[in-house]
Amino acid sequence: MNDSRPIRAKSGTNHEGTSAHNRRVMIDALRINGALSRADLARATRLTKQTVSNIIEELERDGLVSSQEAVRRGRGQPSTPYRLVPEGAFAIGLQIDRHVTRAVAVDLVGSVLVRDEAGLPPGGPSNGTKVILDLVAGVRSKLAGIAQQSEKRLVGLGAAMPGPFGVAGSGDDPWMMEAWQKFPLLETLTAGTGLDVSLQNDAAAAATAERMVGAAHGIDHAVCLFVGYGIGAGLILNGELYRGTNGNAGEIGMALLFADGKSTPLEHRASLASLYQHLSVDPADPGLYARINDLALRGDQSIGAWVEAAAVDLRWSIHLIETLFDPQTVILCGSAPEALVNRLIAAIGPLLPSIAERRGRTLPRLQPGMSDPWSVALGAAAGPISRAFDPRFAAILKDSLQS
Amino acid sequence: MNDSRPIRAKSGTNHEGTSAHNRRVMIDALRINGALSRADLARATRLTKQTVSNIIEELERDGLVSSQEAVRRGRGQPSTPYRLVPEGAFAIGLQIDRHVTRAVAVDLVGSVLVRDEAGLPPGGPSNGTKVILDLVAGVRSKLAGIAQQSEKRLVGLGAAMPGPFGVAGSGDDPWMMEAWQKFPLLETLTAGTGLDVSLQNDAAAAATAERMVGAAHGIDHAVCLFVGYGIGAGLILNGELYRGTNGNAGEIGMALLFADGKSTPLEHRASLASLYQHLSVDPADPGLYARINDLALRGDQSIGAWVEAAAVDLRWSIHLIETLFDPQTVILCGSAPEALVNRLIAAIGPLLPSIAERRGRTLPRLQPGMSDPWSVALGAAAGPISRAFDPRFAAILKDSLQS
DNA sequence: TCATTAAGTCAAGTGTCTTGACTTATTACT
DNA sequence: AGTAATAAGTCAAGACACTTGACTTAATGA
Repeated sequence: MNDSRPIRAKSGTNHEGTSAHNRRVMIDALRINGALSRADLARATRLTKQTVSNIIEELERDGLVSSQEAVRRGRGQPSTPYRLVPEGAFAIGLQIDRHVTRAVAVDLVGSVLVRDEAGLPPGGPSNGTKVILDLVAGVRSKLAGIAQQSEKRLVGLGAAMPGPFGVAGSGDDPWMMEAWQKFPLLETLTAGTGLDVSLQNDAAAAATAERMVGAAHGIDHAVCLFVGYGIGAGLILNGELYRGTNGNAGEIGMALLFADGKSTPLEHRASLASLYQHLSVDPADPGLYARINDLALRGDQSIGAWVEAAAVDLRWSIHLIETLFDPQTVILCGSAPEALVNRLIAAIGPLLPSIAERRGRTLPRLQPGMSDPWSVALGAAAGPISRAFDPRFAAILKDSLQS
Repeated sequence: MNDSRPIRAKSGTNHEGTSAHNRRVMIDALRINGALSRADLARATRLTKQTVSNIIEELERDGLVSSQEAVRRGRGQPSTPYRLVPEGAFAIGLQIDRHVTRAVAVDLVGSVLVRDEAGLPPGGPSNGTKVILDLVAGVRSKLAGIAQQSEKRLVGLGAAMPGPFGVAGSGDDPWMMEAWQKFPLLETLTAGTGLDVSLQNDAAAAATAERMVGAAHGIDHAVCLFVGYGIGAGLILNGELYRGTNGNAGEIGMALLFADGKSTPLEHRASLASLYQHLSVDPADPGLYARINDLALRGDQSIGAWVEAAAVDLRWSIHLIETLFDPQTVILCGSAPEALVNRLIAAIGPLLPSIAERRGRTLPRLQPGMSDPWSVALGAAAGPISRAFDPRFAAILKDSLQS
């Protein structure tokens, strides 16, 4: 009897799962609402005062929350608000881009404490690995210099790089970072740092950043359209980043557009890469960012044509995102100079009609997000923080409770 | 001090939540794997043998599972497999379509026990409500006739109708069921049946059906492209149906395509509605389904042109779905005649290149799903069953534990 | 001044999972 | 055959985290 095909089942849970969830819910409530008293927390989470007291006490002992001065709010005993302690946890974020790698250290509330970058030599991982590990080590030791306990409170290293992952590339496509894609990055970083390492694409990282400290803060359904060297969408669905089967969900830049009888991926038309090509400049030029920002600020003609063309495609992308994901809002972010993003946003409006047009909207259909060269690294760092502290289904299940 | 903005927080959980989750996990494991012993369940769910024993005992008392004959599997005491009891729960599904309404009664494992349909008179809800309530009542009493205890074990009424929901329609768009959209359907059905009523769009219902008894069974990331009068995508993400902010996620039929200088929604080009228009036939004709099937079987020329054109758009839709959702598989289903769906699938291939093309795939990129006029009603009925018995995050939280 | 209101604590109680020893039933080896 | 090994499943006590209800504390308002 060959009855040995593996049994598939979801994992069960127990007291630990309950407790882990409730701790995360507390932290999440404090993150969203700023500072809350135990009584407030009990009402908001539907737990009893006693339970909240116990958990808060424990979190305070762990250095994750601390009390503020008591506040008098009418009759009754004054309440003691609690807030997150920024120094309660740290994470390191690493962005691996085409010509540069950036690392940041952030704290529990998402403030960037240390940042550093290094040029990535050509040759892919064989030349770049050491640069990256040195960069991370540098940021890590600088963090240790300004925050005692940081090593003990480091929850992980989040890495971000352009996707898609694990796809058999066409080899001759210069838009893909072929060599890095094939490289066992997770294993190398784990071995090189001893940290808990995770990996996401840059659009997902941008979305993670927006959710922790940006326009998606406290929003459970948002899509971040990320315009960088390529284009991607970071998906916040049901309050969690959605990764898809292989971490490639949201790779809208790979969507083929048909025009003039030929098909072109979106990101060949509307990304920074296409702008660089349009301007015939070298993407590896370190002064490029400032120059583009300057051109955009001056309303330069050479950029104007690209902006107009890109806006058409981005307008359609937003329409498509609204149609397929039905989010509360779409956030336009990127690793593009801010002046350029502003021009893009201006050129994109008005949006196409879609199911997002409904009475009673509270959020705008399109909002600007971060367009800071460091936002991807920040989002990469936000990944481990989120994994460690945000409420999520997986955190309840027994197989996730070893940490 | 105006500190009274509402506090936002996720709900905590307690023992009840743990227990509810573990019960659901057991049922899910039995649904996916067929029949499992207590020891198997303990290993698969990572719970202890004792816990599994207690839960199984309770589920057996509740009539949801039952033991089968012991099986000898090598050394050791023989194991006693348990399976789901079909008669353990029932649900009623209701499809409201343009010219017809269908209702089915299903059991815990998704078998259709009763089915009935009725024509929907023009005039929208004012004329249709009574027809619908009578249809549901009829199915319900027929179910009571063949399954004792059915009333006690009825977990809800699931309704499905074309989306999108709550969108300010353009009034003159005959493709939207304006009147029904504005009608307080949930309230009317709840009042008229006394059941727990839920509502989803027809593509979501089709996906729910595929997940319970179809091609998405046991798959956690799948998208069902539903070709009916309109076109929609039902999204199974992380093992749950994703609804979006307003239940409109996946409304791909509303995606605008640009060609020949004008924009057209996808579903004006590739849905059954477009076929009916292409053939100049009356969609309300009751014999239409059979006639189309016949034409498709005969390889009729008039259908061939539409199939070729529609296949182009559907091929692109599948590409887009793969790109944005990164699912394990895409399932093509519909309320179209099977012969037509088969011709469509044949015409769609080969698929466009996408991130779904990767080594080590186990599932095909595109699979045929149900193309049965009753599949939407079945999916509608599967909704309440899934809500009541499938493991999901929301079922753990305190505010969902009143039932 | 004192009733009222609300925050927060105390201590016992409850529900659900866990632990470890034990029983039962079968196969495999001597 | 007889016995050791193996695996399923049970028993009873234990541990853990949330709940309950009474109590304490500290403010407001009449």
